[in-house]
Amino acid sequence: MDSLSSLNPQQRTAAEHVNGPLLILAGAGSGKTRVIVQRIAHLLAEGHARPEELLAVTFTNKAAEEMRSRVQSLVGDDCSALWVSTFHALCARLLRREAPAIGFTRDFVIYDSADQLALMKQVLRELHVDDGLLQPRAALSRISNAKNTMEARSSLAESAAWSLRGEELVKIYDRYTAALREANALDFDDLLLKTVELFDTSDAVRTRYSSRFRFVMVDEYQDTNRPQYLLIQHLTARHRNLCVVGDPDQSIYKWRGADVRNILDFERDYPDAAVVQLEQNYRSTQMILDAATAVIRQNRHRTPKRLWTDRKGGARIVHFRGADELEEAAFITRTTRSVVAEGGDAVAAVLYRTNAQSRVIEDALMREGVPYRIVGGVRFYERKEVRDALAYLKLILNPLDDVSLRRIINVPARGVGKGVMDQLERLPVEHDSHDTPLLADALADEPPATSLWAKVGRAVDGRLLTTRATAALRAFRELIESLGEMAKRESLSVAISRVLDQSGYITDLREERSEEAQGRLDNLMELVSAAREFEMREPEPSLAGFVDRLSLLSDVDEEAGSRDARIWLMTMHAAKGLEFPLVVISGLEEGLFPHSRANGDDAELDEERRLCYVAMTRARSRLVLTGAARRRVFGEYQRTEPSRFLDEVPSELVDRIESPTLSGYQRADSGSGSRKGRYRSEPEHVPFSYEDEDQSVTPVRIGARVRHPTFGVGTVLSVEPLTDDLKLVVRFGVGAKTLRAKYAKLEPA
DNA sequence: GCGTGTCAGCTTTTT
DNA sequence: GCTGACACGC
Repeated sequence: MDSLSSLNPQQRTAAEHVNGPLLILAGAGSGKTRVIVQRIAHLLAEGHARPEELLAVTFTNKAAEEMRSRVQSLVGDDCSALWVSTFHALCARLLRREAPAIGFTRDFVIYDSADQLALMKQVLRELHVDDGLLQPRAALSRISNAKNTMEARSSLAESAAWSLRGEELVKIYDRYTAALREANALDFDDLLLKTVELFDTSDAVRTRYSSRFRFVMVDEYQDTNRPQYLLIQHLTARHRNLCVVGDPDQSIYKWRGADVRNILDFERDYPDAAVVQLEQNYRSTQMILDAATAVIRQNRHRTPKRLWTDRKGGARIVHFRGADELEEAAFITRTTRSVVAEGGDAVAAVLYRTNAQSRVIEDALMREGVPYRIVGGVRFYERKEVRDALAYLKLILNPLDDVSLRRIINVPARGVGKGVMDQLERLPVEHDSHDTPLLADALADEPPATSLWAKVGRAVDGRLLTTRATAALRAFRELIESLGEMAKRESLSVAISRVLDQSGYITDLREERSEEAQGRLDNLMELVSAAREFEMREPEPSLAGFVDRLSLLSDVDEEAGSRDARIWLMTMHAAKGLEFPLVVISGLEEGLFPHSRANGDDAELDEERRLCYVAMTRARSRLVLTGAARRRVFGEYQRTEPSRFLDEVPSELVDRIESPTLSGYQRADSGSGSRKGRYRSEPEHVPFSYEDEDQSVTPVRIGARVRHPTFGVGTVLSVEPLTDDLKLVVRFGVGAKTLRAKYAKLEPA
């Protein structure tokens, strides 16, 4: 069904392009994925390249998998030799082969953001930087920014807006970098930087890969950063068959170092480039496209483009403003539910600016029994127990990994507490390790003596600590060594089970006999299942490969909720590249969207607006914008003003609905008078009740029978006074629940 | 050394 | 409203 003849002339030109650089400027919904897939298929079918000579780069694993499967279904042949990968996974793969060329061993570990944070905390502690003065997160963000933009390390010294002296920051940077090296670890940013360094330093490597990849394609090119740009330059140096696809209006990752100039200057980089503009939108109605266009038009510094659709007319945009976020959530529930009621396989998306917004919406959907799926922000792999398990695996693979060692040396408790750790750290560094270059150290049989692992060894062999501490450390060393041996013999999933078992982790949780512990056990079982799945899918499953995969899993690669749910929740960032018949964009309030962090910064406001454009153009037929007149932030209610983006949508395209519970002064059209358009009450729905800030809490006694909207009728087991509220434990049919009297919406039963 | 409880700080967006 | 850091008691 899908074939070249199904493409429009521009799409076809792009798909049939073979040699030389190609820039595809693809407006929202213009079918760019189809074009890339068709082009790959075309190159293969016409014999221009074998699968292993093609490289396609995306930003998420999900996008990569989808691309591979679409090529697969088009070509029919086995496409496993195709390189379809994220930037980071590509770099990890290259470095696993070539790491020694830049002074790392092949068994380096990847530090994800949690590892980075742990390492930075350690660094700040070592340098005696008061973390009140410089939060570890802030330091990391500054360093990451420097790496992503490849600014010189010395430029950190000139950070004027910094609460700490610039030279301090340089010191922190240096120590952090050194600590990564000593741990034989690379952080996310390093994966890119070190790969660029690899290509810069090794002619052999550069020749090998730039010869190999005859054709390279990069999706979402407007969101590439400097190291990614350089990496692509290296990879395409030989054949120059680079095809990039993107849309400057959809650049939304500047905060991560993305530089839209990469796409804007493509024709300067490649004067001989063919340029194709995809301007027909196949996705949205005219109504939606008009609204989105009107918003993005407000941005300064942009090249206007003519995006058009033949889906004339369409339903008007709906804007609902509730009294608070609970009303907003209730409205969203009713609206999206209609999609479920229609049957078929249509999906509605609920988009928000910040992950924190999902909670209220989830609650509302759950209360109504509407199944939903949440994309990103799920953090299965950030759960404590999963991270602990991962830390064991990382340590087995690379004993130099201090962050992982620190994490699990006393989990479960085995008598190595703070006291022992302090003494261990204070062990003098062995003599020769000081001036030996890291390369030699890392390649030597013995790990560098600076690592905690080495110190454990030294403390045990030399009996440098108390008998008790020595015994505990010896047991730990033997455990890790034997697990390491075992992991070499056993399959991946068996190895993980054994690690959990022999470390005492499972036993410890089992003995707890709490619901929480059971949940953790379930999560660990899920990790083992993930390993089993990995074994079946990968041609050569290895522990290192599995750990890499987990480290490089992006947020949007993770999902939770019912698999077949037809309501999807995600951030607007996560929605990039997707489309839905119905899209709800929530939280259209000043300070939330556009986010307050962008306030007063025109460039950042432009980026928020592009994000709004991305979100709006996800909609095929219906677009609903929602907000609330007040919203709880950190538990406190705050009044909000409607988002400026609402003003930017022509009022004749919008049906406005206001909650009947909004009081006069909260109404948007009574104040400045700037907001036009008629408001009407939402038809066919009952006004909501919600509690006021100053509402007193109804007294509840132990033994009272109460009714809860979700859990039904129950008995109050305990009452505990809090400031302004009561904490209740109530036994329902489904079990005991802890509730706050103020929010639980209990009625006497 | 370990487990529990309290309090503060926190939230953009993500590879 | 949740998480992590620290303080306290055993």
